[in-house]
Amino acid sequence: MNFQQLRIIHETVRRNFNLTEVANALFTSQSGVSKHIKDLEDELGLELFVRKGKRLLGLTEPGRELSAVVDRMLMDARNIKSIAEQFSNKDHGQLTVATTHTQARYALPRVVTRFKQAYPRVHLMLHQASPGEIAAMLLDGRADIGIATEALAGVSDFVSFPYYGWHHAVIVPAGHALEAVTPLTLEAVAEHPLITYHEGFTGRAKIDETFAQAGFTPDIVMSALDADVIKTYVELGLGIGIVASMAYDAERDRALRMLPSDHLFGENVTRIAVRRGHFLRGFAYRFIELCAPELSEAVVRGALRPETGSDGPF
Amino acid sequence: MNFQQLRIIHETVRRNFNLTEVANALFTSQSGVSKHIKDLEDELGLELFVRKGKRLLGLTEPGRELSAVVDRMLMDARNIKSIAEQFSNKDHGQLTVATTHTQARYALPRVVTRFKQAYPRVHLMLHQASPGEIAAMLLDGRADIGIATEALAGVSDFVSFPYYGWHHAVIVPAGHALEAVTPLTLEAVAEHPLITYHEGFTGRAKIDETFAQAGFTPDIVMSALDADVIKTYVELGLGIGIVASMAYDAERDRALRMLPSDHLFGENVTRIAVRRGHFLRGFAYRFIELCAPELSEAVVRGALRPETGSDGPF
DNA sequence: GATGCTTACGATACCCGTAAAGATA
DNA sequence: TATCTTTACGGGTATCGTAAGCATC
Repeated sequence: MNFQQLRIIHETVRRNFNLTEVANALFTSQSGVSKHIKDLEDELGLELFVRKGKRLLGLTEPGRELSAVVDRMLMDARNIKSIAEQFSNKDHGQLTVATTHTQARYALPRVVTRFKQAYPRVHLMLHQASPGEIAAMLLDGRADIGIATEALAGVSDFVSFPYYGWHHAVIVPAGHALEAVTPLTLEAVAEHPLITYHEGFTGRAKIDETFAQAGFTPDIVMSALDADVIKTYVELGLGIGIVASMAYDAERDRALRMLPSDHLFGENVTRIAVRRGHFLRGFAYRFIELCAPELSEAVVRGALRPETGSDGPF
Repeated sequence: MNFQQLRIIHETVRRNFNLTEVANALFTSQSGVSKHIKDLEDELGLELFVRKGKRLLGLTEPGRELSAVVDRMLMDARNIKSIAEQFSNKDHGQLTVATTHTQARYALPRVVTRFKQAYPRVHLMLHQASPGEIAAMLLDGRADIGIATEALAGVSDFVSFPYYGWHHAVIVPAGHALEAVTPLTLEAVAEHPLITYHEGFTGRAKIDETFAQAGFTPDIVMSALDADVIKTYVELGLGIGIVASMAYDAERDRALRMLPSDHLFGENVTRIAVRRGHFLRGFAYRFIELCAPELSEAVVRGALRPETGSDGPF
């Protein structure tokens, strides 16, 4: 058993069992990949992959069990390298933060600025992605920190922390009839064509839920991934918008009005997540602390620990 | 980085940084060991070991961080092999249970008999050891299951479960004056020379505690590792004994009397422990279940899971 | 002087990639 | 037929063990 074999197993699962693709991803030959798999299977004395003739189709049951362990070993191999870097180049390295448009655009600029000042030699990669993609990046180690409102809570491989809470708000073109409705009601909003976020993005679930519970079926004429797009179409008069309130800027968005709406929609909580078992450099803890001062390194490390002292359920 | 290097790092720490010994333990040459360490240090760009001239003395700080990860990787490597065996030879393999004299002699015979019947082809190694040694064996994978009254609870690397509770009892030679004292009191016991367990064995701490709290300082004239030795000397009249009550057998121990003592000493709880992250074969779960029926595979697996669903302290 | 670590060097085994052949869609 | 996997084979590299050289105790 060697690391190349483990990498191959891992990548084979990731790449849908196409060994040619695996070979390319690992910068080696298909023949080598094929042989490595065979060697490992021989060594272990069982088949890891379901085959149909010469094609690989999926994992066998032992393959599935094994794959989980392999993933953890590869994570640890990355961890070893991170630890080494941590000590050889204290303030030098790379930090990958995976986050959504909304956070990258409205919440993080403040944090990134301060982080850059504190760690000028750290290469900060702000990777913009969908919530699902963020989770995937954390899982396979492509990202160190994930920040999003969706998809991060309740995954047992992650530890996540609340970053900040926010509300949706209704935006309308200046002079729109809704401006006169005070206080604003869901019923009034539901009468107009709506433009808001895609499903699975920026609290869209909460919006749908709110209307459903109140018994209204809004006419969502368009959905977008980010508030900038939504605002553009609201300005064009295609409908009224529902966006995260921090996306409205009275200075820039002269043609729009934001209507007080905190009472309409429930609070959303944006979370910061890291993968359990993923080694974090010192400056990664600093980044989290810059987001939310209460999330000190001690707090985060404490939450990452396997379990606090106790002994099972007894 | 390769597995041989990791094994060498691990073994170097275990063997007090004597590379010659490490080489012997791993059945390789000392020169190879030396080179592997150097290669890995070069690859990582830092020193893992504190050196004084040519001698290795200990781990550097990065070495310590790394060592923990290395240990987990080697554990996973063993896990992979266990998983493979699990599937290639379902009812065939080895199970190592590390336990103390008391458990091996009085609690486990019943379990072992039934286990042997159910899994005749599993090689069961019942390894008798001190509580500390049991913990060490679990930690480095030499044992699958540990059973003892001491040293297993409250270690975060373990998950432990209560197996059964028991009390100490006073034993005396037949015809001893104490037989007349009913109910038996600590004060009366403390007036006689005592023979009981060594410190750190079979609830000795609880005995000391009980006397201390009652304000007596018993005269412990002898301590032994197991009840058989204690009983031998009690028979010889060197003193009265305090042993686990299940160690007394009215049939065999004709020359001795056990005095009702449940009210004198608190309850001891013998625990079953397994190491977090150590893969257990199906029959290992069966063994635990034979010990205590409520500890089903589902229960044990549930307790071994990293954490139950939730997301850190928030 | 005994033990222990490092370096040098030659033999071996392992890993990789090319190429050809066989299987699958 | 095009795509994909396996097998065969040769070249290169890394690993291993012997042996010699040097510190440390």
